[in-house]
Amino acid sequence: MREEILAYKRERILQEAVTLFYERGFTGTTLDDIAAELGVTKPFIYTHFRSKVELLAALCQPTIELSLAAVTSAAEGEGTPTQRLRRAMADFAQVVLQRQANIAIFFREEKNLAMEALEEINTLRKKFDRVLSELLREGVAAGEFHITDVNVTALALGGMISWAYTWHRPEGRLTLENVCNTLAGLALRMVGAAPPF
Amino acid sequence: MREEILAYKRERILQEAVTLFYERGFTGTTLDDIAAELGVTKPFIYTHFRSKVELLAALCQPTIELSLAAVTSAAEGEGTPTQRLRRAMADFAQVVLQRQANIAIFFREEKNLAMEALEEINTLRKKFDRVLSELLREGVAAGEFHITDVNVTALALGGMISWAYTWHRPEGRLTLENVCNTLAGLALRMVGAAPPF
DNA sequence: CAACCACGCTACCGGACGGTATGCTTTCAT
DNA sequence: ATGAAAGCATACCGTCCGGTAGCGTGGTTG
Repeated sequence: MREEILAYKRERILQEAVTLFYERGFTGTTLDDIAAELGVTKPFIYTHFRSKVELLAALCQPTIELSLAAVTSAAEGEGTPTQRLRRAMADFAQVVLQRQANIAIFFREEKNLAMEALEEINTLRKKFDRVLSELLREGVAAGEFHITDVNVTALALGGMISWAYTWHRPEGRLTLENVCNTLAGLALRMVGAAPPF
Repeated sequence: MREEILAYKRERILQEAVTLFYERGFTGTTLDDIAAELGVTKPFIYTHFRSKVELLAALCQPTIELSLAAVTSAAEGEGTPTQRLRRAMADFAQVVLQRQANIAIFFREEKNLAMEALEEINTLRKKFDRVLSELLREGVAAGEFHITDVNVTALALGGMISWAYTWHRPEGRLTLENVCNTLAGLALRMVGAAPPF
C-alpha cells in the first residue's frame, strides 16, 4: 500500500503539471507554481522526480506510447484494411483528444526534452509512421485503397488527426465520439476507400 | 537609403532569430546567442526590437498573414470551387513549407507571445477558418463537394496541411512542389470532389 | 515514554539571462 | 576642421528559478 500511495502522489504531481504546462507553457510554469497548486512545496516534487525535465518526459512518453498502441492494435487486428484503418484512426483520435493537454505539451515542448528521452519518443513516432504506412500498403495491395504516395499519405493522416489537439474543445458543440468518427471518415476518403463511410 | 539599411538589419536579426528559435526553442535561445551569431551585441538588437517577446511576434505574425492571404486569394479567385480549393490548399502548403521554421515557432511558442499579439494572430486564424469553411459550403452548394460537417472538415484540412511543418525536409526525397500537389490532391479527396486529381 | 525514522518544509544558493546606463567611435553637416 | 549626433559596445544590474542542505514534526515501535 505504501507503493500505491507513492504512485498516487506521483500521479497527482503529473496531473497538476499537465494542467499548468498546458496553460502557461513549460518554461512559463515554475516548480513552485505546481507545488503551490498541490498545497505542497518544491522539495516534495523532487522526492518523486529528479528534475523538471524528467517531469516533462514523464508526461509525454506514456501518451505517445498510447498513440502507437492504438494504431498498432487496430492495424494488426481483425477485418479488412478499410475496417482496420477506420478503427486505427478513430482510436488514435480518441487518444489525442482524451490526452489533449499531454499531446499539446509534447509537440510544443519537444525542444525542452532531454536528448535521450526525445530519441526514445522519436523511435516510437517512427514506428507509428511505419505501422500506418504498412496498413496503407496492405489496403492498396487488396485493391481497397488508391494512393499515389503512401508515405506522404500516412503523414497527412497522422497530421490531420494529431492536429485535433489544437482545436477540439471538450465542452464544445461536438462530442468526443462524434469528432473521432468524423475524422475517421475523412481519413478513409483520403485513401480512396469505397464509400459509404 | 537609411531606411533600407535599417530594414535590412532588422531582417537579418529576424533571420537569425528564426534559425535559433527553431533549433533550440524560444526560451532555449538567449539574445546573446542571436547577437553572437550576427557578430554584434545585445544592445544592437534592442535598437530594433523593444523586447525578446516583440521579436517573437515579429517573426510569427507576417507568416500567419501570408497563410491567410494564400487561402483568401485562392478562395476569392476564379474557377470552380474544386479548382479554387486545390489552389488554396497548394498555395497554403507552399507558405507552410517555405516558412517552415516560422510556422513551427509560432505553434510551439504561442504561449510566450504577448496577449495582445496573440489576439491579433488569433483573429487572423479565425478568419482563415471562416474563409475555408465558406469555400467548402460553396462547393457543397454547387454539388461538387460532399461533406458531413463543414467546420470539422475545414479544421481537418487546415491541420493536414499545417502539420507538414513537422515532417517536411527541404533536402528530402520530395520537392516542395511535389508535396504541395500531393497534399492538395488529398484535400480534394477529403471533401469528396470528383476525380481525377 | 523514549528512540527512531520517514517525510516534507524552511531557507538558501548560484547562475543565467533579459534589459539598461554610460561612454566611445565613426560619420556627416556646416 | 569641428561640433554634433547617431550607433553600437562595454559593463553592469536585478530578478527569477531550478535545485539542495538541513531541520522540525508526527507517527510508529519496542
